[in-house]
Amino acid sequence: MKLLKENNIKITPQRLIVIKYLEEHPIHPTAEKIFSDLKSNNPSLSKTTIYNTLETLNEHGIIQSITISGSELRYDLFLGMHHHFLCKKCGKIIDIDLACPNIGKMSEYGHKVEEVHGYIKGICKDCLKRGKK
Amino acid sequence: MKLLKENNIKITPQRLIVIKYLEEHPIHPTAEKIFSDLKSNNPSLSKTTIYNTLETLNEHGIIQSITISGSELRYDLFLGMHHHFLCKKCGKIIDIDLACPNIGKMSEYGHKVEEVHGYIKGICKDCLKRGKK
DNA sequence: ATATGTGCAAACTGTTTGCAGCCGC
DNA sequence: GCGGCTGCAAACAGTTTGCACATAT
Repeated sequence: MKLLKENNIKITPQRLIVIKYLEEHPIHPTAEKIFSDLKSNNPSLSKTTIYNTLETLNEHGIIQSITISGSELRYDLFLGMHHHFLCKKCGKIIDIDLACPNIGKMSEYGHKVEEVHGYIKGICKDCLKRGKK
Repeated sequence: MKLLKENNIKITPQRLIVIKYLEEHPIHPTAEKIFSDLKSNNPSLSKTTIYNTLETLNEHGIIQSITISGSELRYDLFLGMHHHFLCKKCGKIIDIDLACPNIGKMSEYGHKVEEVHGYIKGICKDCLKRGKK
C-alpha cells in the first residue's frame, strides 16, 4: 500500500492482494498461479485483472518480470538487483546476489542500461542430494 | 556438417540449412524467422522440422536458446559463453562478452551450474543517437 | 461527468503433439 | 523392414484485446 501511494498508482483491492501475495510468496509465481491461488478467496477476481495489475506494477518498477523459464513469465517483487537460479529438476527458482562488476562497460560502449537479468540454470543442492540416495 | 558428425547427429538437408542459416545470420532469430527465411528456397520445409531441429541442436549444445524477449525463444549458435543486450526500441540483440567472475560461488553453495545467461536491456547506442536528432 | 479499473469472452501467438508417409541403412 | 526424420493439421498454453459494466473522485 505504501508502495502504491509512493508511485501514484490508485489503490484497489485487487492490486493490494496481488502485492500482498507476492510479499508472502517469494517463489516467482506465474500469472496463472497468482490467479488460481487468489481466486478461491476472491471469487470475482479475473485473470485479466491479474495481467493488468502485473503490467502496471511492472511499469512502475514495483515488481519485475522474469523470463528464465522461456515458456511463461514469472514475477518478483523488485527489492533491488539480484539474479536467479533455476533448478532444471524441481523447477524451483532461487534468488542469488552475484553482482557482476562488468555491467558498467555497457555504458562505456554507449548503450543505455535499464535492466540487468542474470539467469543460471542447473541442479540445485537439494536435488543433487536426493539423486545420490 | 563437422558439428553434426562430431555430435553423432544424423546429417539431413534440413539440419544443414538451419545450421548454415544460423552461421550466416547471427541475429538471434526466432523459429518463425528461420522458417520463413528458409521456406522460399525450400518449399517443402515444415515448421515442425524447424522446431525439431532446433531442439535436437540445442540438446547437443550446438545452439542455445535465448529467453531474453519473454514472448518467444531466440536461437544462437553456441560459440562459447557470452551474454546479450536487447534494445527495447529497435528490438536488436547484441552479443556482449562480460564474464561474471562470481558465478563460481554457485558451485561453492552446492548447486550444479549448467547454463549461465546474462540479459541486459536498455537502449542501444544507435537508437540513442537517432533519438537526439 | 469523467477517467480509470475490472471482468468476461474471444482472439492471437508461439510452441507442442499425434500421426501418416518417407528415407537410409 | 526398422528406426529415425519429415511435414501436415490439430491442439495447447500463456497472453492480449475488445468491449460493457462498475467505481471513485
